[in-house]
Amino acid sequence: MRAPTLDLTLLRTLVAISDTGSVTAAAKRLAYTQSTVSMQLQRLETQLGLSLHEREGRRLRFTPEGERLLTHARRLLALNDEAWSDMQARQVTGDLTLGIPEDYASLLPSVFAYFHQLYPAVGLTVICGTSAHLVEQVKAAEIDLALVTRQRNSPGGEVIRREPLIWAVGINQQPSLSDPIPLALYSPGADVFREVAEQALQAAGREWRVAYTSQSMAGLAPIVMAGLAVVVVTRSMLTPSLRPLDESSGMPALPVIELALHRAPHRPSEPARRLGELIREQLAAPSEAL
Amino acid sequence: MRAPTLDLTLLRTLVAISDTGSVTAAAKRLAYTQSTVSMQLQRLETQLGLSLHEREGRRLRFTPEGERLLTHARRLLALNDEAWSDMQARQVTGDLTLGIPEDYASLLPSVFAYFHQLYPAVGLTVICGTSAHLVEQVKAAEIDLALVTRQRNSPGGEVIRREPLIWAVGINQQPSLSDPIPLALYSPGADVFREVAEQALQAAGREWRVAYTSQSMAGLAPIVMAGLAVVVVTRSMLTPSLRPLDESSGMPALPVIELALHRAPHRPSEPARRLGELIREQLAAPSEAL
DNA sequence: CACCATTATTGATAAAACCAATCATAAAAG
DNA sequence: CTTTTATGATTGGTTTTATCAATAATGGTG
Repeated sequence: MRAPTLDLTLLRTLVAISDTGSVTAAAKRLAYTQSTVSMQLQRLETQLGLSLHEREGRRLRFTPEGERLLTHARRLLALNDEAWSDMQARQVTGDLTLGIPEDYASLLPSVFAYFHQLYPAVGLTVICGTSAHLVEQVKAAEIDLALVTRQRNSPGGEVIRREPLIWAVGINQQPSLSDPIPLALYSPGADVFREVAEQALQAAGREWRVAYTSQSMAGLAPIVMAGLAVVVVTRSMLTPSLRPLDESSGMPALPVIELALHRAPHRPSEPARRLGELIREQLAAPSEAL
Repeated sequence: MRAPTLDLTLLRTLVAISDTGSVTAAAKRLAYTQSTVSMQLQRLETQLGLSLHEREGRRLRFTPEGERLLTHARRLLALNDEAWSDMQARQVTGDLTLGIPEDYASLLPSVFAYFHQLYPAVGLTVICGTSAHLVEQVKAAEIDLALVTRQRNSPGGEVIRREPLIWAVGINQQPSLSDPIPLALYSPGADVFREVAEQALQAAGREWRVAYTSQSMAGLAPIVMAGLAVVVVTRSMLTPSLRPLDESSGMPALPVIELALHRAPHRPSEPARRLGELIREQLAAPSEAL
């Protein structure tokens, strides 16, 4: 009358036996007694009405039915674990503030959408600011997380990704590349891009002038598109209207910079932990594409 | 320490509550007491640590979390049921003989393959014969099942599918269609096709001659392909080298025939039951394509 | 307000899952 | 060949748990 239902606990034991190859080892892994695991296996066989295992000597072998059930079991457990962690995720509540440099906002929307899907009960606030300022805020625990750009091997935080910087100009534009080179730069101290650009030019013995400054890429764009200046961007910030300059342009090579995640000291709240993990997972991949 | 595991029994109850809309009705469906179902729901909420339902007045409503869990539950239960019935199917053993008309052998291979995948422990024997002979054998319990062709509304057996008969000739051939019409037919009494064809021609007042006879389509094929005769086939037996004749050819319309499954009397063995079900499921669909 | 239907709660009972200890067996070591 | 040693099965006893029956609570209805 009542629909036949498998016991996922028993299936988990079955998988453990298969993984470890022995009842005793499975018991150890699952924190059961050996006798319990032995009986669980028997229970499973009784419930299904067929034998799942045989012994040849001391070695355990699964019957074809056992092997078959194992594949069902793994599928079911995977689904179970997914369901469970999804339900747990919906219990994560709280508020959370993340700081990012304005120019990286374009990278994050998909991460935010995913985060909200997983943790709908978390109120996420995003603030934009300069990397230097964000680091101060996260150190002062004014915000929970800060994703910042910085020079290689800077201390603190967790490196999420390394990205090469490149020179770029407006598409179809050919600005003057003779000294002094006209640059479109962030405001002084605003971010690492300006620092890096000036150091590279100085090291190459080149002259430059700041044709335009702004707090963000959006502000710099008009000048660059008009062909009046050269700008520094990461590869991921390239748009169809920007043309990268390679070595043949005569511009000095730019170093690789880091994208790093800083966490507020002594306060990894659960939402912050989760978002940090998600950012690492979601943004880490492209680093290998270098 | 131990991995969190959902109880599929509780999930099944949850789904029943959702389906029926009430605890009491769910209890009735599952053959539990009302109090049991009520406590099962509570247990689920306790285990997950969140509330799945609310009441507005007497009406029950699921929380967003409850709805979410419901979709997980349905997926898990579907997988569970599939796994369970797969495991049960492997316990079905025995031997089984099915009789089919030779010309239908081409329809069945995929069914046999599927059957063997589902019931690997069943030894299946297939014999070919004329419909009339097969019906006798199944009545005498010499074989377990017989799939036969017959005229419409014949008694006995279960109708699996109805199919129109059509006249066909070799592709690119144009045999003489004036009286007497040259026919390629099964041997007398072999199957319903000959009966039906002769009745149709007689009713139309036409003359014919039997240009060739054989026990099977395979034997008739050479004559038909050579353009020396017209043959009777079902739509599903048409091959690329056969051209169907429509009404404009002047040939009389042919009736619809039935494909019917006969079971041995008083002996539906488990394997026979299963194969019968499978044949019905697998062969029924095309009947709507008429 | 009384009545009906539905749900939650309580107490008791039967079943089960588990553990600790013991027994059985087979490979390995002496 | 006997003795360990490791592993799995079995047994007895205890605790937990799932279930039911009965009852109380709740909300809607005539």
